[in-house]
Amino acid sequence: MMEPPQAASPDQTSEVNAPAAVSVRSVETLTKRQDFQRVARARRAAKPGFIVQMRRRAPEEAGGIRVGFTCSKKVGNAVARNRAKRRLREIARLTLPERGLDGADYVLIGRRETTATLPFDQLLRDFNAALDVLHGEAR
RNA sequence: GCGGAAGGCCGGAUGGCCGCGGUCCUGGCAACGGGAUCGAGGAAAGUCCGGACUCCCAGAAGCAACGGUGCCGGGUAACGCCCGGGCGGGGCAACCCGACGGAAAGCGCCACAGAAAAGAAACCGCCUUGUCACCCGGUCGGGCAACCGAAACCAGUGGCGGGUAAGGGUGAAACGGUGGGGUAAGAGCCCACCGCGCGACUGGCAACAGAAGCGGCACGGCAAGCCCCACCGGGAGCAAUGCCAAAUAGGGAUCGCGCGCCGACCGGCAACGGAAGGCGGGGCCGCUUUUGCCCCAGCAGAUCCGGGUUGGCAGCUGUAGCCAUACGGGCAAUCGUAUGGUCAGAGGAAUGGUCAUCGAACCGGGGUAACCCGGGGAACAGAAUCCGGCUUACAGGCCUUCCGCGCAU
RNA sequence: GGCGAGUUGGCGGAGUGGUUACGCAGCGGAUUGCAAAUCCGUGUACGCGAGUUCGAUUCUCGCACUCGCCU
Repeated sequence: MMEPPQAASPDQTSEVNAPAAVSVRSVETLTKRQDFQRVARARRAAKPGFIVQMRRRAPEEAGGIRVGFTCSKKVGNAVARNRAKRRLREIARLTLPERGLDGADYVLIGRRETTATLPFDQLLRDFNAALDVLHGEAR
């Protein structure tokens, strides 16, 4: 309930600071178990090739876009897991610097079979669609 | 040509664009850039062995315990690995496979079935050299005969005693096999051949092989049951370990632990006090010996609990190296020498994405065939301290050598 | 990454070189007016593959899976 009213002003301030922020625009990687668990409690959007979770950090936390990747043993052996994570990293690299929200954590979860085999175009389209949904809910 | 055996190698290729990790150089006050170069495997896997390395347990020797290995010789830093040899087994062969010391040191086990499961014994059976009884026969005695009687002999039946292990359903396994002689019946009791055991001597470093001769046969299986013999082995693991910073605490509990004896000398009138040192005692590896250290009254130490941290640096990749080439020793594993090269080092973890061309398997169609057209799109699998092995997974392809069969010459 | 332990019916859980206990659950029956409880009966198992042995759930080796510990 506190989000909507205050969400407008931080957005504006971030656009005021835009020159600096946009030039940074780098995406940090999540590593801590704690971060993953916080994001896991937030919104999610499931697609055939992956699941996306997103969480907006509290204002007192640091800014910037952060993203994490995870593939459990269900995805397959080490080769399959690494391949799935690489493709997830690639779609995040191509998409998030432009579309990611400042101050948000994203987590992409690989899925068995599909993450490694679906056409790359479809993964990109699905990721954009998932971001539409998540951002829409967030505002 | 078909079918096999052994060894080795490869295991998608090239290019464009956009990215990732390390190192080096470089621009910039900084933020942030630019360039060069390197960047997964034969198994990187399982973690099954062996080491390097680090820390812990006082050092050494012996013994015990525990664990491992197990034909012999060699290779190696080492190995449970590799090479060569021996023996046994499989295959026509090339060749392959084998936890392959000891069961006449000991203990234990061998269910069910079976007479019996390990000192051999004797349930059925077979036999009757002993003895007793019976007797329809022969025989003997009597009688003309029917028949009566007898038990010395022959044959038979039964009991007792004895002999025997040829045969016996069983079982995974049954105490040499076959033939002949022999005997009351039988038996290595005797003989021939085969098997088995011991074995002078010969060859070999050895495992082992050959073998004169001897033994009448004694010795079942299981040691991946205990065990014996020989050899080897401390424990833990890079999340080991060391350093720095920050933060919190600056505490609690327990243990060593037995309040030894003598004592030159010093102080004191004395009681007594102090005291170097000596003896003794206690503690520190499971035990013993030996060496060493510590303690015997003061403070420090050790262990555990409680509390705090989840940051950084080192270890971290360059060597028992590895790779390539050449030469030499060796049957070989492998060793030596020379020259050249050096080959991922991350730290939640880098090799990717995409496009184009080419492309193996496989599928469909055509063709006698070589092959052509279309589709299709690459096995198992990803370094985490590092090496040497083993084991397991793996689409498909290539090379070398060899064996058998068929055809031709 | 390293180290260790374990796989026995649907579940829990003993055990041993010779046809695998026991409890709960399930099914059938008895009892009851109906149930519960109780009693009787009953089915179902040694993770997979090799080896040793006459014979393996047990002993040995390999593989698979599950669980735990260490920063």
